[in-house]
Amino acid sequence: MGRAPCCSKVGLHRGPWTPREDTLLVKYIQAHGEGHWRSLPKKAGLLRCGKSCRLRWMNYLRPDIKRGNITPDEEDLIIRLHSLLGNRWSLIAGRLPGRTDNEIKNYWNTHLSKRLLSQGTDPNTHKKLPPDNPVVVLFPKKKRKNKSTKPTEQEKPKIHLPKPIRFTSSVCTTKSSSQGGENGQVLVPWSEYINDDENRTGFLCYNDDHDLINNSDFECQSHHDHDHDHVLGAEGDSNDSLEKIYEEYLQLLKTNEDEVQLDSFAESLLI
DNA sequence: AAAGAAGCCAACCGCCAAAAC
DNA sequence: AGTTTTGGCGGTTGGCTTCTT
Repeated sequence: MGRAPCCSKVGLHRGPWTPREDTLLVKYIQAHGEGHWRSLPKKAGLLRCGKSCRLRWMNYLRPDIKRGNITPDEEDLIIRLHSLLGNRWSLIAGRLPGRTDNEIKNYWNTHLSKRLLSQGTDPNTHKKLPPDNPVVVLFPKKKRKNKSTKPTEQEKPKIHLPKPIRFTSSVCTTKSSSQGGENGQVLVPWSEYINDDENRTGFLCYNDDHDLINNSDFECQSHHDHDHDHVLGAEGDSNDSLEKIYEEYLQLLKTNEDEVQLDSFAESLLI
């Protein structure tokens, strides 16, 4: 007997999340906290699988998520951590405050692995590829959608996509404007999603198509979460944390050729 | 300007380990 | 102690966007 599905898939909404669904999920989690994902959708009034709710929250709606381009420092750290940890994205993400495992995995697959290859480094082993016998990694041609199997508009109605966009420093840099950001962005105070007694500040930033742009300005100041300030804090903390790990690693590289030390460093990251 | 290819990334899937019963 | 449930993870898919021809 196989394992029962996490939820009945019948009649459940799939695909991109709508702003309304986001709001329902955020409000529910604010009121009741994370967890109990199986029962959450029903209680929150969502026609979604619990897993889907968890994923949406973890990868997108959590107030501590940092949106924006991966910095060169972060790139470097990802590469170094990957050489130590392999494809353990959640562990790597745990060392990059505000970044999600999904984001790092995507970034690795779309940017970093290809860059390493172009530099003559095997992205799996992080060893130099022999110049006379390079490993030819063929990125399989992406399967294009078979247009004949594409669902019709009737089968799959177009859903508004609350897709975040990468932003530059010129975009949405302020949280002092409660009326709106530049270029028609709308900043929705976090307090509209949650109760005031949560003591959080910041905004969900939607553009004029209601696309969520950035929620990195949230400052989670919930009194329950002081222990997690290093994770939930402002960007300065993130950079400190990044530098700390990076310096620690560099120290080991400089002062110790002994691989055991490096191994134990890697193991310390697993804790 | 249009069509096709390639890139990007949110969301889904299936598996596994730990927790709960 | 064995079974079921749940949460979490990594791999993969596929829809949308951007680039190239």
